[in-house]
Amino acid sequence: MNIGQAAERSGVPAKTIRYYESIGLIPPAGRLENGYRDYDGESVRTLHFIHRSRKLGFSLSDIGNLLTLWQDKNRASAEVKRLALSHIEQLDARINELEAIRRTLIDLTRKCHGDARPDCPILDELGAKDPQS
Amino acid sequence: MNIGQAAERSGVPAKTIRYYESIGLIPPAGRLENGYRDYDGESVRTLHFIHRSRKLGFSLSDIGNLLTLWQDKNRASAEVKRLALSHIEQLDARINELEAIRRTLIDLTRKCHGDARPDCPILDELGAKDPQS
DNA sequence: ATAAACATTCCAGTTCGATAGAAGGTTATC
DNA sequence: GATAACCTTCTATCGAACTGGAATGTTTAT
Repeated sequence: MNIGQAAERSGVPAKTIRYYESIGLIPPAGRLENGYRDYDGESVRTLHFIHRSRKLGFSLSDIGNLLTLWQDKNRASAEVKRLALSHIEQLDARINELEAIRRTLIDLTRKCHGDARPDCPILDELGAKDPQS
Repeated sequence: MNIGQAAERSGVPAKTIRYYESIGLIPPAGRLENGYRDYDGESVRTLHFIHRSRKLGFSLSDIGNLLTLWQDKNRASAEVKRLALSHIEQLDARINELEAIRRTLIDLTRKCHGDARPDCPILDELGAKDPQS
């Protein structure tokens, strides 16, 4: 199967597949006589694995590790779980950050009457010398 | 006051202050006889405003708008509130995305026994042809 | 006097993950 | 036989917001 079909079946665009090959995330594809890359079910599964992992926010570097584990029949599932848990920790940290920001903004907007008058607690606090938070 | 002091007082690194000037976010600073940039309390307040706004996740482009409003004594506070609310909406969207990812990962890790054995539902689902979610 | 700690400009590089486009060869369809 | 839709490689660019470093000038402290 050529790269276009592999792209369609895996959800990873052809350009991106070539890119993944170029950075060594996936091994170089075999070639047909015409020089076209050739893919099989296994490689599509790998691409699909990458696609799913990207959607879950794993970095390409994380995914490199996951792929190694995926292909290692002697892996310890503990290692995979460790990676996933560490990813969850990072997610939690990021979510907490965003929520703190959100709370501050909600607080500010609640204080702002939001009409034609110029006075605005949002700007006041952004510009304050020693603002809360 | 020179750029180093302005940096210290505002929380914005000197390099970044020059960068902000170069992209037109702030007006060109006045110069002393030796060619050094010269800052006063007002410019430090502006830098501080930018610093605070960045911490709240506003983009430099958002901040350009906020600065204009900040300096416009005839602004309508409604406009500021609108910007802030729209930012909150984006935050909410991002938080929801991250939480959905988090839920999926939590779910997966719960299923993984995480020991020395190789079988691992996390990898299984990442690699599945038609995975849940 | 000399060294450190500032300041200046300008250009290049970083991060991350692609994506665009040019120039060309191949295959499938009308 | 044309032409569209593929494929190839290569280089460059994006976006966002900086950051680093070189080469050079100035101020401060000892």
